[in-house]
Amino acid sequence: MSRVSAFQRLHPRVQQWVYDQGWTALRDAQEQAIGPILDGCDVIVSAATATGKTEAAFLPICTALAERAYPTSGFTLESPTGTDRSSSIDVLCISPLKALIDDQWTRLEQLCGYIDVPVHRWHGDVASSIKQRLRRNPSGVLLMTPESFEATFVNHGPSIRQLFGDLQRVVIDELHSFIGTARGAQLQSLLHRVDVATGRSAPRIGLSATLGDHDLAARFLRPANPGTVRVIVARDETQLNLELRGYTIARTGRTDTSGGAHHDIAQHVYHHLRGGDHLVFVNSRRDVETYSDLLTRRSDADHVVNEFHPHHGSLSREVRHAAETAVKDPSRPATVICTSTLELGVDIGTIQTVAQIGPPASTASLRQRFGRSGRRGDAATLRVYITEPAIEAGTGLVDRLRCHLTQTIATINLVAAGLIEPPADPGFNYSTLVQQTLSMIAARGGATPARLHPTLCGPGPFQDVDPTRYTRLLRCLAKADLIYQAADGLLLPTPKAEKLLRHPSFYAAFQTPEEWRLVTHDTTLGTLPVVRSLIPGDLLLFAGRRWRIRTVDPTRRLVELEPASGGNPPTFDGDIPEVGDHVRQQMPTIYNSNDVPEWLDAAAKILLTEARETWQQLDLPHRSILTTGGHLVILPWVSDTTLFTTALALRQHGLDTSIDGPTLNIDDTTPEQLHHIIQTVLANPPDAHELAALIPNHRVDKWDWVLDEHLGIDADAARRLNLPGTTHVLQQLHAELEATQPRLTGT
DNA sequence: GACCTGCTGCGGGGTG
Repeated sequence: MSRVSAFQRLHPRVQQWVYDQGWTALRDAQEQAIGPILDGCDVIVSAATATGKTEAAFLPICTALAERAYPTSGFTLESPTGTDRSSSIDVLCISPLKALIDDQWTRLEQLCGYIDVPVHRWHGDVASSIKQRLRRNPSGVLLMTPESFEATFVNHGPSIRQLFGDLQRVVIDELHSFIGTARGAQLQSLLHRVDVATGRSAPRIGLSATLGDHDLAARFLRPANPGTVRVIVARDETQLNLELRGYTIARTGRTDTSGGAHHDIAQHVYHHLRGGDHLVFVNSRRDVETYSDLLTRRSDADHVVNEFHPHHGSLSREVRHAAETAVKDPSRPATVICTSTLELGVDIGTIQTVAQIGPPASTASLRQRFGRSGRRGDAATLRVYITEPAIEAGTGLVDRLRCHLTQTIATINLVAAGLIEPPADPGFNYSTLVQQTLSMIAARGGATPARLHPTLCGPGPFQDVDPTRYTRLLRCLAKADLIYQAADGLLLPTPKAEKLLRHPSFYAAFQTPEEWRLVTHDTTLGTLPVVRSLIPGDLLLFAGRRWRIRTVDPTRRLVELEPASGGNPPTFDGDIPEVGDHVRQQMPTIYNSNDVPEWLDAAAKILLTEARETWQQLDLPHRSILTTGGHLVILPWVSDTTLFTTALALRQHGLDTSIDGPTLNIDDTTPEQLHHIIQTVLANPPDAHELAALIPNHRVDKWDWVLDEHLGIDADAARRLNLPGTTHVLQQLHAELEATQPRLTGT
């Protein structure tokens, strides 16, 4: 479609809005999206941050809505009187964050004002009176979180049909944040339940900046018919100024004196970021506190205003808001030290540069992070700080190979080539199926198994759950005293389930650990998960300041703090971040190459040279199995999931296998023994259930406690293993052992 | 050493 005709398909009132913005042309993605969205297709718009994705969806959507109220042609399928409105929500827009909803509400109210369509926001901070009014008189565009969507089903099941009876479009914002997660499975299930309730399915539009796999995204958006989804990919024209700085950590014995490198990095951040507006991403809340403290002390020592503000998920809304306000305020410079809390597109004004301390978690995360700077056509600026230990006699292989540095270069190379790694196939998620079963029973005031299974396990997140497995799951729910069957066959919630359903925490598909509140002078600074290690008198760094613990009140889960002069960063619980296949596969390429990226500083160049020397010394260009003493080290360059699965497959045959960074370590084994066992495994490939049975704890997600051992293994076989990847690794190792076994030597 | 996200409804009474 040509430039002119795409714009001309917009309704005159929508065109007027475009003129009034002073836009001289539509952006690439906006132009491309108009036709398919107007034609009622399912559409995915993949375009970089700040390229007007929201408008790409809503210019055509508003056109479709305006045509009903103010037809420009004499012929319309809708109400001929023009002013009549359906008593239904017209457009449902699901967004992962309350802050994103608030941002979009402001923008969309303005646009939708031109066509007299109301825009409503609905999340936990919106007054219940407003929600009640909307439920009675539904209309226009509704911006909602998945959790509020869920609450509507649980508490107002019968009204779903009317609320969404004449739904025209569904928009999913930040689509990538839902793919492969429990929350995403919940959202898919709820959308399918709307379709079942209304007997029709509105076209769906997904918006994202960082989609790695368009087929996966299309399957998420329209599971029943992914082939029909139109994918619009805007050119990513972001220019990136890049620097990677290397730091060496001195070790004295087994004591890690990384404080030295921390100080050096903080010093560099202080000198280069003071006076501007910047974001510094770190990989843990603990690091946020450590660096905030170092930078505050540095500012105090120089008697200057502290421009550095902490931001992470355990800080109170007030503390976080103060940091966001500071960096948004154009009249004073501010830098925010944050975790992934500021990774998504919440409006925080213009950011000059982005720093990343430590290896980025993934290609998608890195792309999202540096996209926070360089908006409106300016080049983005990214500075990455990487530490590696000094090499001494006892330094291990992973450190000698400078794996943090190499992994970081690999991640940067992939993003620079426009390659974003898709999330691993999530399999199905029984935990969310338990939640959806309880939700549907609550919404309908009881349901039969014959009704539940086709509704919940149709095309979508639970399509692999056959009637046999689902019956087993229902038995588990009954055994856990959550449901019972009435004489007429209807499944009903027990009093125990009623209690869980009434608690607001039911609406989220994910689990949150129990947390204790940290207060000072009646001000809540934030929360800490299970503070068993905190006792009165202890010193603590929190919210960027230093405290002494005054009292700990276990019954109220309250920790009272008073200012102090020293402090230690707190320990948070956390999941292990997973490194993906693409990043790992890229690493040998970097070791084998002689190219030295110009964006490495002198210290990082030395680290890379050291890594390549080790690589060559160990003959790693030609082999991936090393013998050290009686142990074997294997370097397969695959994802953590595949490493985990391979370790299980070898353990199943009695090999003492552990994972260290990107390597597998096998104790007390010779290459001949390994060769023999790999032959055995390849001749009798393990089945996923056998391997999953070796995992000691199957309880990962929120409702896993309901499942019996059988379903727990079933769930882990689907979500935690990569069997094809493991078979490939074992075949490669087998080939290498066949060819090179005679020259396997010690290192 | 190791992220993040979310969250009732309803009716009755009083006030401007």
